[in-house]
Amino acid sequence: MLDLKWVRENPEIVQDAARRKRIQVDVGALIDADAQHRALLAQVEQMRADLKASSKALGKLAPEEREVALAGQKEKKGNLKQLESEEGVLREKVQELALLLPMPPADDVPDGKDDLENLEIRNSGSVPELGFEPKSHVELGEYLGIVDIPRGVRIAGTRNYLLMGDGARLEQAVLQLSIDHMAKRGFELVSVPTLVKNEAMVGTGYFPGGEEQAYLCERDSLCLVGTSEVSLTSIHAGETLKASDLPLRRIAVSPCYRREAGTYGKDTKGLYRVHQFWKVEQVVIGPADEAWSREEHERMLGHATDLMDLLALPYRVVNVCTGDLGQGQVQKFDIETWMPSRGGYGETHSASRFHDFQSRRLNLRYRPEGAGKPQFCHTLNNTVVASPRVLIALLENYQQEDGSVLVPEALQPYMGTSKIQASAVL
RNA sequence: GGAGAGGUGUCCGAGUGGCCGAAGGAGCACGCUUGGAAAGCGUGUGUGUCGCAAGGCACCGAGGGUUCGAAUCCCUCCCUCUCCGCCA
Repeated sequence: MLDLKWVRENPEIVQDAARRKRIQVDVGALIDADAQHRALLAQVEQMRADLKASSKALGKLAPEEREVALAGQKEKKGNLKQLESEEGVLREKVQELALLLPMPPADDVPDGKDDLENLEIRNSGSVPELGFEPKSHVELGEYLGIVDIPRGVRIAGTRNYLLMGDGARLEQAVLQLSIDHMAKRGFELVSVPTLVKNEAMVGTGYFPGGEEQAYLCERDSLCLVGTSEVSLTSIHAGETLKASDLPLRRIAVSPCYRREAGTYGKDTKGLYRVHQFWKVEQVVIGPADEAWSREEHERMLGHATDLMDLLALPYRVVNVCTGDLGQGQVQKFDIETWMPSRGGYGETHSASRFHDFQSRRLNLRYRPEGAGKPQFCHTLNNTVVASPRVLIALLENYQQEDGSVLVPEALQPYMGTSKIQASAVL
């Protein structure tokens, strides 16, 4: 959500933001509807003020005088109701349009059509030379008996899977390592709802627009989240926090559900694009301070790349271009991790900052130090780790010629072993 | 799932048709007082929106309705609490 007052004064900036983000929005239509609405609202309020004043006077009249005045009041009331309903229709229209407005991208976001035009800004170094023909994580997983896609599909349909034994343990290990890693950095672990109300989806900017990507439980008017960002960011919706409470730095580990509608034929093999996965997510709620927000964004990116360094996985960081930016995102850095079977990097993390886009929708504010007016917070989020996507990188980058997979040192305490081998019994 | 009781400002709590945007208290802020502090006293203390301002309008869980007029009456929904049932 954008500040409508600001939009009124800067419609061309918003329209340009939409163009750069490749989002269809008619800012002019909104401005017109808003102007109409406000004119009508002024009229309604004037009428209401009149009616209120005369009603008040009416209470003090003698009974016989009152009878006469009542008729006039009734008529005015009728007129007011008519106007009020027109005003309501317009108000809804304005709100509907306003929910679609894009947040303008930051200055240093590169212009571009889609993810192919994202700019690499950092690279962790060289990609390992295996010296033999690498297997895909699907082949490795099957050989080791730790990934079972066919049976996952039997149970739950396409894009589903089972992790068995060391596969499941490797997942738990990497999740637990991530939690510990973030705890050291002062993040509070939260266990959040993953089945949430519409308000949380709208508040974080996923709705309207993202309904196709979400599993809806319509009977209960609830929705499965695609990320715990939705819940973490919504925790204080409607509240006015104290400045001294900020920033709130939290993580959640949760299952994530995505329909992946419109991706038929894309990444159909393996664990890359699946309907259900686990993610450790970091969310920060902070003060309305652009400079701070930028710094925190970098820090959050650093928490994730530090973890990748700990896992010794090759990755690069890209500055996501305008066309690949979401409606509410001001700036986004993706971490892409090297996946030998793809012969390239695959997105594993996404660090976004939203300015006050989500806060406005969530009505999430804080009272600045001193006696200032409440301000909308700034919100940011980033992946810490997502599984099974990270497993692809782990299995493929740490594979040995014999099909076994080494466990990175950082994970060994959690796995209790330094190597995953085919089990004797299959 | 069944029965009952409730949801008022930062908090507690009063308020059953006009004098209520809302008593009283606590808290908080500022001032006085003090060697300093506590106590005491005084003043102030919601949000949004429109307006240069004066001021207007909206908000007493949410949404509808009755009424000239609703925190107060009616309906629907949500949430909380108590008891019963069921259950990981």
